[in-house]
Amino acid sequence: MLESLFLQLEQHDCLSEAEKVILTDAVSAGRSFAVGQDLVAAGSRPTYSTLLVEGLAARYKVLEDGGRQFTALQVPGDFVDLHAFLLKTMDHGITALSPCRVFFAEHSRLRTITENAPHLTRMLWLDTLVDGAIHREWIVAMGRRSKTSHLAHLVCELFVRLRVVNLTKNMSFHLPLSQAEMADVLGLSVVHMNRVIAALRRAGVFTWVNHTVTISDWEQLVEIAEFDPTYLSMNREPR
Amino acid sequence: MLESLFLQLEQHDCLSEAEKVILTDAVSAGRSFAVGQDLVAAGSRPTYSTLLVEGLAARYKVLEDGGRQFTALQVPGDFVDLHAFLLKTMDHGITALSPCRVFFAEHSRLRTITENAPHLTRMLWLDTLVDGAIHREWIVAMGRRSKTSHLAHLVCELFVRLRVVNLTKNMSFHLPLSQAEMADVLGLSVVHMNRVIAALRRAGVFTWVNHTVTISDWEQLVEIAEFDPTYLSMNREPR
DNA sequence: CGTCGGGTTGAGTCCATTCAACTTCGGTGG
DNA sequence: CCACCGAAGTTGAATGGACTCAACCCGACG
Repeated sequence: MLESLFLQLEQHDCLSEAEKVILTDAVSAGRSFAVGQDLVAAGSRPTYSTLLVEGLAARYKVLEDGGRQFTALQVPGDFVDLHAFLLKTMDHGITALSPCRVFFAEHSRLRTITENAPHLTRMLWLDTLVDGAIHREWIVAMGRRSKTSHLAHLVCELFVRLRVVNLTKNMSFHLPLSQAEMADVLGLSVVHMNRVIAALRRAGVFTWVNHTVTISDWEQLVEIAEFDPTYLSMNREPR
Repeated sequence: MLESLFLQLEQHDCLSEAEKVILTDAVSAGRSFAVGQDLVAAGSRPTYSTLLVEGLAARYKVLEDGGRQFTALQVPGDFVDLHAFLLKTMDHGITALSPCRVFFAEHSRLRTITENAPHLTRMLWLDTLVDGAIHREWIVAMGRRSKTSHLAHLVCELFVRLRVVNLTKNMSFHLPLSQAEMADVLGLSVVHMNRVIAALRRAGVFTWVNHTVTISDWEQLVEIAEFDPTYLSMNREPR
C-alpha cells in the first residue's frame, strides 16, 4: 500500500526491510478526497503529514485579486506536506486535482524516526530536498524559458516522475488537468495557455486528448524543453 | 564566527549550547571569494557544504541561449549548499554577488550530526525547508504578481531576512546587485527592470542609490507586495 | 432538446522586449 | 589636470508576445 512511496525513495537509495516496516507502522488509516477539495488547508497547523497514494494534487496560493498559482504538482508516493512536520504552519493549500486517496503520518511518529532511524530520516529529508530542486527548475522555467519551452519541460518532468510510480503506459500518461488549471501552473491566461498547447501539438511533439497526454516525439520534446533530469536525483547511491 | 547561522536558527527554535558546540566543531577554516567567482560549481559533487558568513551570493542556472536565472539569494548565515549533503550532485551554480567569506562543513560531519543529534538535525532540515518555502513564494511572484509587486515583495523579503542577521540599519540595507543582476532575479530584461524600479521609486516606497536600499514607506511597500512573512517561519517554537 | 463546462478562435489593447542612443560616474593614464 | 574609457543606469521607438473580452463549438448530461 505504500508501494509508490517506496518506489520513489528507492530511486535515490536502498531502503532496508526494517525501514519499510518503520514507515508502514508510522502511517495510519487513510481517507479520500473529491476533486476540488483541500487535502490540507492554507494556514492550518496539521499534527500529521499527508501521503498521497492515489490521484493528483497540487500546492497553491491565492492572491487578493483572486489569481491562483500552483507551486507544485504532487503524484502518488509524494508526502505532500512533509515540510509541515517542521514548518508547523501551512503557508499554502493543497487541493485535489483528481479523486485522491491519502494516508496520514502523525508528526510524533516522524519525530520518533528522527530520533531512532538516521538513514531513514535522511531519506525523508532528501524527499523534501528534491521538492526544492523541482521548485528551482520551475523558477528557471517561469523566468527565462519561452512559454512553449516551459510547457514542454513540465510534460517531460511529469512523464519521468509518473514513470517512477508506474503510472505511464508506453509514452502516455493520465493528466486530469483542465487548460485553466494548467494556466495556473505556468502563470498564463487560459486563452494563451490554449495557444501554447496548440503550438506544441502542431509541432507534433505530443497529443493531449481526453485527459491523456501521449508523447509522440520524445527527442524533440526534450530539445524544446532543454530537459535535464539531473535535478530529480534519480540515481541510487548512499545518502 | 557562526553568529549569523545561530541568529538564523534561533529564529525558529532554541539552540542549546551543546548544539552550538557541535556546529562549531563541524565547520572548518574558511576562504574568500571575489565578486563573480563561483562558491560552488554547477555539476560538481562537493564533499562539504558551504556556510556563507559574509557577503551576498546567489544560486543560478544558465540556459543554452545564455539566459541566466537566479533561483535564490543567499545572505550571511545561509548554508548555501546544505542540500548537496544529500542530493550529492549540484544541479545549479552558486556565485558571489559581493566579496564573500565562507566556512566549510564536511559531509561526514553532517552525517554524524544526523546520527547523534536529532534535534539539531531537524533544525538543519528546517533550514532547507524554509529555502523551499521561499522558492514557492518566488514561483507565485513570477506567475501571478505584477512586476512591481514582485519587486516590492523581494525588497520586503530581503529586508526581513537581513534584519535577522543584523544587516539592516533602520529601514535601509546594502544591496550589491546591479539592475542587470536584479533582472536575472525577476526574469525580466534590463530595460524593463529599470522601469519597474523607477515606478516604485516614483511611488515613493523606497530609494535605491549607491547599492543601498532605503525603504521610505514600509506600509505601502507591504501593501503593493501583499507581503505576508508567514512563509519565513520566524517564530520560535519546538521543532 | 437545452444547458453547462471546457476548449478554440478572433480582434484589439497593453505590456515587455529588443535595439539603439545617450548620460553619469569612477578610474586610469597621458 | 583633464581626456578618455568602460560599466551601469536611463530613455525613446518599434516590434511582438500575452492579455482581455467576446463569440462560438462541442460533447456530456439532465
